[in-house]
Amino acid sequence: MVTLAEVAQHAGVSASTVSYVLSGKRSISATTRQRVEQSIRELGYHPNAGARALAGKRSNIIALMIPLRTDMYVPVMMEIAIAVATTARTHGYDVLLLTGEEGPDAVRRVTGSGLADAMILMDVELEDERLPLLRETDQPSVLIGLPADSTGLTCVDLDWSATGALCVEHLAGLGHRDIAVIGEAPAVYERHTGFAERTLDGLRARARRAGVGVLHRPCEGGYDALALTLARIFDERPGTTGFVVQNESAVEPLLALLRQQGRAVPEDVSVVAICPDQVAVQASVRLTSVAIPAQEMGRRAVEHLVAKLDGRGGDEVVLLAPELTVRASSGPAPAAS
Amino acid sequence: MVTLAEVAQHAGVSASTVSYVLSGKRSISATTRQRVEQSIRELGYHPNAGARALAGKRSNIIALMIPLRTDMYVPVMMEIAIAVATTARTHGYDVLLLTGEEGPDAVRRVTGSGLADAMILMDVELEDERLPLLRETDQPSVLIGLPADSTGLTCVDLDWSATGALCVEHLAGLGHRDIAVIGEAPAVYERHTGFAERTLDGLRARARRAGVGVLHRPCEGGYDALALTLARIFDERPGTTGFVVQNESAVEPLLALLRQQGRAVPEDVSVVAICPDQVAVQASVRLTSVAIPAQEMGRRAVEHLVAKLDGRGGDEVVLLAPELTVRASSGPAPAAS
DNA sequence: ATAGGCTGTCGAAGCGCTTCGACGGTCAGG
DNA sequence: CCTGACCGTCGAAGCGCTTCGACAGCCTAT
Repeated sequence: MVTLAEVAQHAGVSASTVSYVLSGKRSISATTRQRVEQSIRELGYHPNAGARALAGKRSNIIALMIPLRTDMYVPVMMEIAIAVATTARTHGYDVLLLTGEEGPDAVRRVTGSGLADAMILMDVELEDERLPLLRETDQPSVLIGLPADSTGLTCVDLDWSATGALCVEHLAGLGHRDIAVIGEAPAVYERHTGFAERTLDGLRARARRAGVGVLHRPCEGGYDALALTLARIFDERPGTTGFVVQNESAVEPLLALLRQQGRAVPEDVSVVAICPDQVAVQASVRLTSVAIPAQEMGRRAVEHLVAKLDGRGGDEVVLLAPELTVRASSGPAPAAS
Repeated sequence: MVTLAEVAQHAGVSASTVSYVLSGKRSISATTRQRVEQSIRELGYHPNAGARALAGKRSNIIALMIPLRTDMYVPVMMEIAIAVATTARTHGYDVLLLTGEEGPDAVRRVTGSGLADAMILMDVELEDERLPLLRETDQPSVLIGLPADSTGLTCVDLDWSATGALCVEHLAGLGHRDIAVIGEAPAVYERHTGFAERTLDGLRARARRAGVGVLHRPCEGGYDALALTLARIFDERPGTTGFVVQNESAVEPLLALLRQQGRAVPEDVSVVAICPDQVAVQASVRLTSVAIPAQEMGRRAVEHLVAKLDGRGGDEVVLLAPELTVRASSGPAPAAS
């Protein structure tokens, strides 16, 4: 293990000089700098993270808390996580992965131990139990998601309410009067997960204004669960011609079942999905969808966090505007039969 | 920020005593221990991670390197990652998330800086460029995946070769003579990813012994790509009655297309998938499948790593035996037409 | 009664780095 | 030619922890 002192000796300067070359916090003559840099390269020096954290009071680590719930659409989480890690690196930070296992204690542990300089929380519930802890610590943090009360917090999220509204708007604009919403698994709503409830709110509010009916049904993924749900929906509202799906593992089953029942998409029934573009494009019918900008969310979260760490920027709620892409799964409502 | 010294003062003992209470490396009288523990609780003390790493020469962090390739089936990666993080916590370790972005340099950086005590590498290629670095460092590591040459390395992986063999065996046992393999995206093979090539090897070897024909076709996910691939397969081998699918995003399209072509599963065509059980169960036909034990892999990797960190156990290759579950997608080959 | 061995505790020395104040040296302005 | 300002570099002091050796007190075996 090569140390600063060894580099200093090799370059014939003092340790502090090497440190200043590394940090750039004092001016160093070009010749000295080059000599030091040369030594660093020759010796293959890497500053010791622990020592650096101890002396500098910064670990250059960002904690990322991902719950381990299996009822969420995992690829989106993963995409966010990767974006966070990648973006963090470009700012000189590493990412520590925290699962939900530990719960709120993880927040205490991380802030208390100086393990990380800041945190990013995912899968935020409306009344998240981690929030009080976050507010009372002075460690910067960013939520990916929007809790009920966001005062004193920085949040980055897709504007789910607008997303819901957008879906209804699209369908209503095409003349659909009865819309069914296939939602996430019931557990997601029971937890009061922000995005799920907000989507629903946005959806309902817009539907009321447009005078269209909305029937919401949570649904586990998979064919069997969806078959049941779908049957109930048509039972209760036989005139349903529009679907909004916010559950990736229900998308394909829905299309298959509709097909099987002889309901053509988009001639008889229109479907709008809320999912990553990749899913929308790869489905058996190219889906009209509102994209979930996972990468963007991860990137923005890190950038806000870094800004806070640098003393720039304060609390703020950033809601990304949803974008609906029209593809082959939605069209004019059929003439009333 | 509460320090060790403050706890010591509050408890009326020396700093070293507190340290020994925490580490248990020397015996401490019950009364002193309790007094110290009480103080720790009252003050809400958390040891400073940086100081600990510096003095103790261990960061209690495990680095997890996940590539950011998008052509892989992400949920499996995620499941492994979560399992790694969770298991690591039970052993007192945190997990640092490294993406592929940095490439092999990340290995150097992490080992050089003492940021982590050990690493776990995922998505290992047969001739992985990170391996030489791993071998020359004395930092413990575990691969999730199996490279071409595993000498001096510890690897945990599903026995992909046996997995391939098992699939063929099952189909051959049912009388299928012509088997098509729908594989991962071409890029996966071009990279010489271990699991993909090994599966193929196992599959082909077993097929040769059983005297059945195998046609392998890499395939991007999604309907369009699969439609093309499938057409070519039946074109080339009209007698194909068995499919092995190792590409989650091809599973549903395959079932849909077969249905559409009037080929019944499992009456006319049998399908065996290599995928997580959840995918197999949620598909439109309950799939006969070989499970990918993602959690198990993550858990085992961490446990081996911890053993190495504790000075127990050395290099070893752990191959998990594949298990095939028969469900509704495979059956006897149709009588030759 | 005494030597020897435990047990439980303490003080001090560092781990490798950052950062502050100090200090020669150079250069411009008076 | 001298003063002051500034630039580039150095030494030393810590950051909070672990760990080693020391040692006081006690118990047991002689």
